[in-house]
Amino acid sequence: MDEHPSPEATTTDSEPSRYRPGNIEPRWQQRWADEGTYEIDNDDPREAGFVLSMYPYPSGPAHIGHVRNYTFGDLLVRYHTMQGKGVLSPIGFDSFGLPAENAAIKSGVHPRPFTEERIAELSSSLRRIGAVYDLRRTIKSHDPAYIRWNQWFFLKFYEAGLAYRSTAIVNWCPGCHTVLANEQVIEGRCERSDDLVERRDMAQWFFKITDYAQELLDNLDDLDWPQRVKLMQRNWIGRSEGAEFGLPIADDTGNARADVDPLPVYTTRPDTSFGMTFAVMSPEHPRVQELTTSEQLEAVAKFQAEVANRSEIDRLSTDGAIDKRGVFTGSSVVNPFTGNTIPLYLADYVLMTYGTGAIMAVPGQDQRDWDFASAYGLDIVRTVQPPDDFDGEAFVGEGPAINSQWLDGLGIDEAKSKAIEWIESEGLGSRKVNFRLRDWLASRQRFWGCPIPIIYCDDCGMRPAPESDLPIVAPDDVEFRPTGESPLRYHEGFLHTTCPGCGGPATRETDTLDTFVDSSWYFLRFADPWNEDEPFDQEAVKKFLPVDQYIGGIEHAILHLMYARFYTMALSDLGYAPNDLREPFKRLFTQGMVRMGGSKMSKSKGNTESPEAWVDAHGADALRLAILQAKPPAEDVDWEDFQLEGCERFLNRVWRLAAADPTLIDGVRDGEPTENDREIGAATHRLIDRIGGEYERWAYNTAVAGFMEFTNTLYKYAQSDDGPHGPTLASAVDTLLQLMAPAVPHITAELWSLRHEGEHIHELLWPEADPEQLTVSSITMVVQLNGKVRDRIEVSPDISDSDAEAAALASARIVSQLDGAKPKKVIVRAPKLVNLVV
RNA sequence: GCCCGGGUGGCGGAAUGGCAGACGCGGCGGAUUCAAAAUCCGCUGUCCGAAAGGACGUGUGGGUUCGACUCCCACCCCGGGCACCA
Repeated sequence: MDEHPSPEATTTDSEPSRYRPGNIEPRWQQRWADEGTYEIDNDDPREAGFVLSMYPYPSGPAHIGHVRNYTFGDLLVRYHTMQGKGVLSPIGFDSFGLPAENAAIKSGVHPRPFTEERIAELSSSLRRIGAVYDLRRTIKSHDPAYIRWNQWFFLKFYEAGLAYRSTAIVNWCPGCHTVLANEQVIEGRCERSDDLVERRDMAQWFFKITDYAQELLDNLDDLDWPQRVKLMQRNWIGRSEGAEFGLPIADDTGNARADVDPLPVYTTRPDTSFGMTFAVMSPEHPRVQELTTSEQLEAVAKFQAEVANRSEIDRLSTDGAIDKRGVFTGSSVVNPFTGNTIPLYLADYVLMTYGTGAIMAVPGQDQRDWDFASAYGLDIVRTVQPPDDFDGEAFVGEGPAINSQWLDGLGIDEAKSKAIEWIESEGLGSRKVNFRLRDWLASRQRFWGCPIPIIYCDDCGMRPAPESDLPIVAPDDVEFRPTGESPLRYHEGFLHTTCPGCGGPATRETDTLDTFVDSSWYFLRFADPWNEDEPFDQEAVKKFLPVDQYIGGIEHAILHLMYARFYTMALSDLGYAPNDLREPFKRLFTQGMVRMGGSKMSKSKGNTESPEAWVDAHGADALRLAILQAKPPAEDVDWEDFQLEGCERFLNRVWRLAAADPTLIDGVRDGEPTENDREIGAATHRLIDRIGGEYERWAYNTAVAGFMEFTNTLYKYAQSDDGPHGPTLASAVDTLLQLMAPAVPHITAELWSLRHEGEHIHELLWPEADPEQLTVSSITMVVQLNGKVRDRIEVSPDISDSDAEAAALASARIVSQLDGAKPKKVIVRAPKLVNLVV
């Protein structure tokens, strides 16, 4: 089963001074597994840590993107372990999902064995790159033990009103009779059948993430996350403050009708209400029929049908002609501020999912409204005075209110408050906070997912499945239709059940949960994956959570990370997670993607690169090092840019140095260290100081440069005329190996065991830099003339400003360039720089 | 389109308002070798110059500053996300 050579076969190497990763790596991987080096028990006495890389979708052998992700994670696990912590390092598999289902439809093979095979392949890849996990804790989201608690949480959310059923627009393929993922819609057509995709309203399950909008927003401030991710989440939540108020419907004479409810609109700019010259409803608005006049019925129906087939991205785009993107309803409403009658339109860019689904349009202060007004010949009234030099159209900047009666002259903020006070005092509406965030549509019309534990009874209606039924697992004896329809809908054994209320015949929900549900709490289960009585024990969660370092791709910046945060808050409120655990991930690192030829790698593009061939031929350590060296981890990288050969060459250099290759090190010196030896010693301590800092701030590429520079220094030292000082060289090399151990674990473990028999480098503590050794006696001070470097002077690090200035003015090169002139100004930044301005 | 990033030698990158190009790749030269590979040593932004040295140079155009790859404004190009890929 295991193709790796046995340890006995490789320990006796006739040429111990050759670096042979093919022998070394499997042996150490076996040892870490056998000894459980990175297995952490819940009663581990060390300070607990939790380093987690986002669990992968198992797509087969690791691709280079996986390898990059898990290399970063592994480095941190090993680094923090060397700092004396008991670091929880689990792995799992996000094993439900569309690709396995698509493969099943194509091949007829059930997704379960297909997925299990992919998991085995990926697991093997991860082991072979030297990534270490506590494999006893492995979680697979399609595992019935996980499904059970996933469904149990769904029921708890349902009981608490956090899960509910409503309708939503989905992509419907009329040919396949199935719902399509956005990804399956190619230019408006089904990728399977090429039918024109319809957008259809269907019953769906939702999670009430909007209940947590404010906390999701507020907590961001205190998270140690990349600023850009926090910014994207803030914008996604999209909190806005404004007012919601009703526009009375006008009768034929232009007066407000008392017998019909006003049309509520939401605005963030109530201060501009005097400039409202028309109003717009979303084409899906429930009152469209009611508010369309008979003459306009046909045009409105036509428009609604057109919009129904447009994606939201299209609808929100400000590209293209606007004159075809709206239609007049024939009705009018009253602007309550001016008393004027204004026309009521429909427009595609107004969405039913935001605000009230209807807006007041103020072309003077909103460019899209301006464009619309221009296209349809509607009035434009400015209500904010633009500056004199303003030559644009709609003005969104700051300025005094104009054309606004009792608001005239006020600034935006003041005018807003006063307008809202008036709206409230007139009983038209009130101040309102709105969020762009929508509830989470969590049901999928698919087979390969976690079934939603709900039962429908003709008599009792919708009923939660009894807890004793859990887990409800998708059946194995199913037939996949080429159309992509979920087989659950036709599987009699799955579909038919008895009603938990009346005991009569009933049917099961055939929708499954979004795979983001699976990934919204797996990190909690890692703390206590063996628990059969509850999803996890609170004490176990308290020991390890929140995750100290979460690592994953930037593509998850919004959805997964938002859903996982919501789940943690909800579970905390429901009492299943500790009540003070509000945020799951204390620190987040989002790595860039690995691209091939400049574009995102994906199976559909066929441009994935398998790193296995490289590992086979040259070893995992060189690959890991190349990944670390290539780029800052946060940035995207092209596979073509990895410098695998250079890294392999470097590891060979380290090997020759540490294995004391006699062609490199021709004997060492004993006795007292010389000045030069002491400088090597100091450089060693500077390296400790440097690498620790670089690991902490994810500067792995410069850490690798540090290893290389230091190795170059030691090569010169080893080949110097008077030869290296034995103890100094030994200490320098040992330190280098320790610092490199988290990055390239196999070669460093092997070399360390060669140099220190019986010792395991990964069980050593991280070296500490001696502060005394970090002080320097002189530093290079730059002397500039008008900001251009003209000289460099060696000075004491604690030189005073005046001495620095004097030294600069005394420089021969400065004296000749100044040619007797006096500097007008002298900028001194002792001891680094003096700038003379003439 | 909207939200978020990024643009530095032949290439990947370094430099968190203070020496632009660390380190690596590639290239060139030397040592070693019968020869080659491997290895070791050195040089390598562009232009002018024999050299010393000088000028130019971080996507484009402006600005702030004694000083800008770094901060601000506008634009161009590339990448991620946009709620059913994960």
